[in-house]
Amino acid sequence: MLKALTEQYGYLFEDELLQEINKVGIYKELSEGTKLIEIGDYIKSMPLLIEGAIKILREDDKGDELILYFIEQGDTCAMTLSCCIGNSKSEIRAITETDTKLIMIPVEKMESWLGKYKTWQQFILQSYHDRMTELLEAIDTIAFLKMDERLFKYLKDKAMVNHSDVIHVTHKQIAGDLHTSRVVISRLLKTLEIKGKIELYRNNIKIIDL
DNA sequence: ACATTAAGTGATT
DNA sequence: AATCACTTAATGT
Repeated sequence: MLKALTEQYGYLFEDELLQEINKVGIYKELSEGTKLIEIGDYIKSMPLLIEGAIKILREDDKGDELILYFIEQGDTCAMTLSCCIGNSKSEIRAITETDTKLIMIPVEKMESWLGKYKTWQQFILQSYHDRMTELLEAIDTIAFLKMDERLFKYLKDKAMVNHSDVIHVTHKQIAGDLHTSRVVISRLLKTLEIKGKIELYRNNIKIIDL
């Protein structure tokens, strides 16, 4: 674990901090589709991503989901931070998008490190900032972009976090993530295909033009 | 061969 | 952009 840790965070944190993380952190490997955080959960540890990606979802009162953003390697979950500090329930759901390797840090530690390590503090503030920016982007996307643009952005994001041009999802799943109906997705995908931006297969979509 | 699930399409609101 | 109704195609048993 120390090796993976150094590779991913070595340039950010001093050795002493890396040692501490190595000592108290719990290394985990999660397979795709694992629920990390559920809405209403109290969070007692925060994840440091080593490899893979996590998608962050919001849910409405009817149980319909909506994607907020993805978290990739080198990131942490800002929502976790605000939950920990306020000792409140999670407002979001986190599900692994791909097979993921991460380290869980107990909340107490992460709080005490804030004062102890400058680099840690910077890291936390930076990821808070990054997440805030992404949230604003997400809001723009939902509020101002049309469905076809949202879909295209979704495909790009998805391709990015998977490091692959081929995404395997059904139209139905996309519809769920984007909070629309399957028929709409099918139609929009069709037009994207005609424009030569993607290729459609069953359970697979290939991105041609990013 | 049959049932199930994914995807495509026209029409309507 | 959403919903309905229906068709077609791919996959599993």
